[in-house]
Amino acid sequence: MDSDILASLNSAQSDAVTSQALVLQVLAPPGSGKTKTLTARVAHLIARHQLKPWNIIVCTFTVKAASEMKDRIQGFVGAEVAKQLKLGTFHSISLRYLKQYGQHIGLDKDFGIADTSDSKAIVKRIVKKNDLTIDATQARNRISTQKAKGIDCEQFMKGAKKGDQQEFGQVYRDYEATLKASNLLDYDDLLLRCGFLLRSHPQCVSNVEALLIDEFQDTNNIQYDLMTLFAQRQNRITIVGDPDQSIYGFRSAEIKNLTRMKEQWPDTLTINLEENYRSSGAILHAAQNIIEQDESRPPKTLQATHSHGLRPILRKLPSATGEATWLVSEVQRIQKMTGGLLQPSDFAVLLRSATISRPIEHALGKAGVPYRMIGGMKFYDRIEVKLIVDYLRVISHPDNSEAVARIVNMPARRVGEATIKSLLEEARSQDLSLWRLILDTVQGRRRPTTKLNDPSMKGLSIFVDVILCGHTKLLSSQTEAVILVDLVNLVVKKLSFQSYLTKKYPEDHEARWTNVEELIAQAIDASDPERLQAMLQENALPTIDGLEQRTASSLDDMLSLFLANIALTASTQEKAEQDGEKLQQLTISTIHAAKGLEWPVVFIPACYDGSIPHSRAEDHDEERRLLYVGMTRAQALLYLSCPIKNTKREETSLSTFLLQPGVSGFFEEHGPSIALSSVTGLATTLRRDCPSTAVINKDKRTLERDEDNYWSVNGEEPPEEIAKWDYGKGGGKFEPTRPAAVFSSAAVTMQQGFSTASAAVQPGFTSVKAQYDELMEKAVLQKVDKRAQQSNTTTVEEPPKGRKRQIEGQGSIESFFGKRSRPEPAVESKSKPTATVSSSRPLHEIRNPASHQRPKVAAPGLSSLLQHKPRNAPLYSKPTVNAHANRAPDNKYMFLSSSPPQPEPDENETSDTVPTSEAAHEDEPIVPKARPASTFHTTSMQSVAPQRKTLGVRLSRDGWANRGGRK
DNA sequence: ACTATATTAATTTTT
DNA sequence: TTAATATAGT
Repeated sequence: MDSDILASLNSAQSDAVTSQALVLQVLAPPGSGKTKTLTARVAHLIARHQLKPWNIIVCTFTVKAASEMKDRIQGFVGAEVAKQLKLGTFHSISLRYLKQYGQHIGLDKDFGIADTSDSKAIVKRIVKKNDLTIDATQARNRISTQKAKGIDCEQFMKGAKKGDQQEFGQVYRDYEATLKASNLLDYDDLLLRCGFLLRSHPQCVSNVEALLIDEFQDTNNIQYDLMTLFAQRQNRITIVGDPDQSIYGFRSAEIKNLTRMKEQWPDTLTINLEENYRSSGAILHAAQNIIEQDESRPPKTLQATHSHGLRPILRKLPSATGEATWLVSEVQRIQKMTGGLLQPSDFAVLLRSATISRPIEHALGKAGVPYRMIGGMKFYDRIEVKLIVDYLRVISHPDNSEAVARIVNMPARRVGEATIKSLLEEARSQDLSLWRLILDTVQGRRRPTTKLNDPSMKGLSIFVDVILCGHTKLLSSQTEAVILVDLVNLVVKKLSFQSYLTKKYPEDHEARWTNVEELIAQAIDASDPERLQAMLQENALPTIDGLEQRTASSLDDMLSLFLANIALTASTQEKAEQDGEKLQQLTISTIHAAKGLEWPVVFIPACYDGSIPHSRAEDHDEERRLLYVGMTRAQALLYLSCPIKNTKREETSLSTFLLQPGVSGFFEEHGPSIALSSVTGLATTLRRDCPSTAVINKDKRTLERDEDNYWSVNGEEPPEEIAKWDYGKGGGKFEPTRPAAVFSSAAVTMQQGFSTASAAVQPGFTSVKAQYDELMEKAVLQKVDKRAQQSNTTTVEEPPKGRKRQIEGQGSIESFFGKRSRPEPAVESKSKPTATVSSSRPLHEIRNPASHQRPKVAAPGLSSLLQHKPRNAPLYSKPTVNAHANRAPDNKYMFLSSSPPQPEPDENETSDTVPTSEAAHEDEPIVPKARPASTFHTTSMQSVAPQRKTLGVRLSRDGWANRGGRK
């Protein structure tokens, strides 16, 4: 067994795996098999050193990484053994210790977890109450920073200077008191209290034989302390990490912890892995060049094991929507050109921030490309879900005043903001929980000082009724299997939740209702006895002689567990990855959430200043590392792109990291021509079989363009757009100008966060192209003519003022139309980049003018015409109009039901969706039909796929959203 | 005086 | 897509 493990490793890796060193650091650049090494070492410790899996702790930073790690370890040691490991995020492992041993440090058995919104609400209220000038979110972050340093509020107050610091200290102290009153721990508390527990009761971890930590560069000081505490018995520690991939500075990660570790244990052995097995040479070199801009960074070697491959692309596009459309067209082009070598699941779009995913989701939806979204809005953060969960939280822990305050007037019960605030303050001053105060008031045991009018009073009693009913149910129920679902159903029924949604969200209530159904489905899953057993077993810690352990078997413990899992976004199932593969979905993810993962083709859009580096980021080195992490996710093809106008239609400036001298030499300006040799190259890099020429050629024929030449390389609007506009003006009426020739107008897309089952719609481009070509040509000629008539001087006008970056208009018409057959990048000769600065280089190169078939026009370049057109000229105003047309119904959801608002008969898009069979009626118990696990997404993803009955649908902008019968 | 509703602005990354 | 603010209504 052990030899099996070692067989697949290189010498450095196997040195690391088998090292006898007690404390071991493995420093490993991206793609060097870091996780593999760590998992192999776990397997080795079990197989060779006979460590018991339950005595091994494995820590990761993200939920995603934890489940990834688990999968990998399973591959080595099997599911049974893997299950026994104590594996999870720092937070979830800490939680386990606190749940089971918390009483030893005086922790109430039933503490809840304050999530971000709780914390924010608390701080906001404190700030408001005391009329402070501090920004609430800033204060919250500051509290978190202090906690991560291990400074509690009293300590802080001691050292605080007058003024701002004193004020903040007050908030900090108040915040802590509020948490305590509501019996809540925030994320930082989980780590802090666990540290406190293990310091005072080292017995808790006396069984621990080995500790392994992934992504160690992301540890903060508290986590470092936890490391030493977890391992205190035997000090057998293995960490893997890479300073270049430190991207959690905002969470107080300390890269210094690497050296601190060496100082604490001078015998620490450090092993460097240097060979990259993931990316092509070209990608690696480009990434390397970026990261080396950081001069404070110690130089490192990173050896490519793959051939040079295709150079990464740095592409300019007119706008975010244009960028999205282009991106999708490249996904489709690459897929076709490689004859099925690549599936949608081989593509990833990595974003600096999840908020900019919208145009991309829109474009993908329009083209019928299935996708899933990781990061960003989580399922449990959706208001309709969160509301129910909050009710559960209150039923479970009525003293959680935060949750009570949030739901007491939800749905609206005429208990307004002012009343809640006043009640909260009164509760606080009486040292009561909000719930206690409200309950006593409603039941006539207490006359609150807060004035309450009749409707408010009535509202309060309705609220009390709901909670009491839930609570009774919780206490009286005997069979644990049904209780969770029953509770959810009870809440939903008591609130008339469905009609509430209908009233409050007339536009998309059905989609929201589906989310509620999904929550119910999750409750069912969580109440499944087998699943519950597995979960308890996984969460259990080994019993230790002479140490009292709390058992987690009672009913409301189950509810607590369910809620805690929600708070930590810990998944109840780990099927997501496989499902993603099976369902063939493209991945959209934040770069942060993509860490540790890889894809054959990676797109990083929005590479402009303000996005990467982010405008709010203080540490630009970290932002650079972020870009580096993103780039190094790619195996075979990497696209960076930048809209030259941001969403507000202001000019953007290419990311500073990409403007550095020499950088441009590593990139192409547009997507690669895919010759047959490239396909074989890709196949080798990906270690896949190369598809046959016949297949490739067949696929190719269904493609409208086999080159990335629709969009100009300097980011201007493509000629079609201009042509269309021109014609639109002539006709007096504006015609929507999406490049219909390129993409079919599939109205069936998916709601954000939902995976779709919609089959890809075959685009019908057949004859449209020819028409377009003609149209474009005419338009351009017309333009040029007009221009020439106007004056001869205009072409040398100064460019418009206020531009951050001037874009040279040297392009000629050929470069738009001509098929520029590009030579394969000569691998060796390119390896030495030219030292040109991209911005100073002619942006429009005509690579092969002779090949184009169209009449040459000896006239000023089209791009210069564009450039110098006055602001109020139609040429400029057109995109604005377009953007408006785009906006309105974009984020509306609609549902296909058995009696849907009927689309035009000629709309064929509905055929792909599953119609809703029936709408659930309110008084019936809501029990979604069972569905196979494979259609079901876990909660670790943001996406949850309720495919069994209904499909959430986000309509494309000019679909039948407007005809759907809303107001 | 308080609550509900419409408009407007702003929007990092994760546990 | 929320959060804060202004306004109308109870």
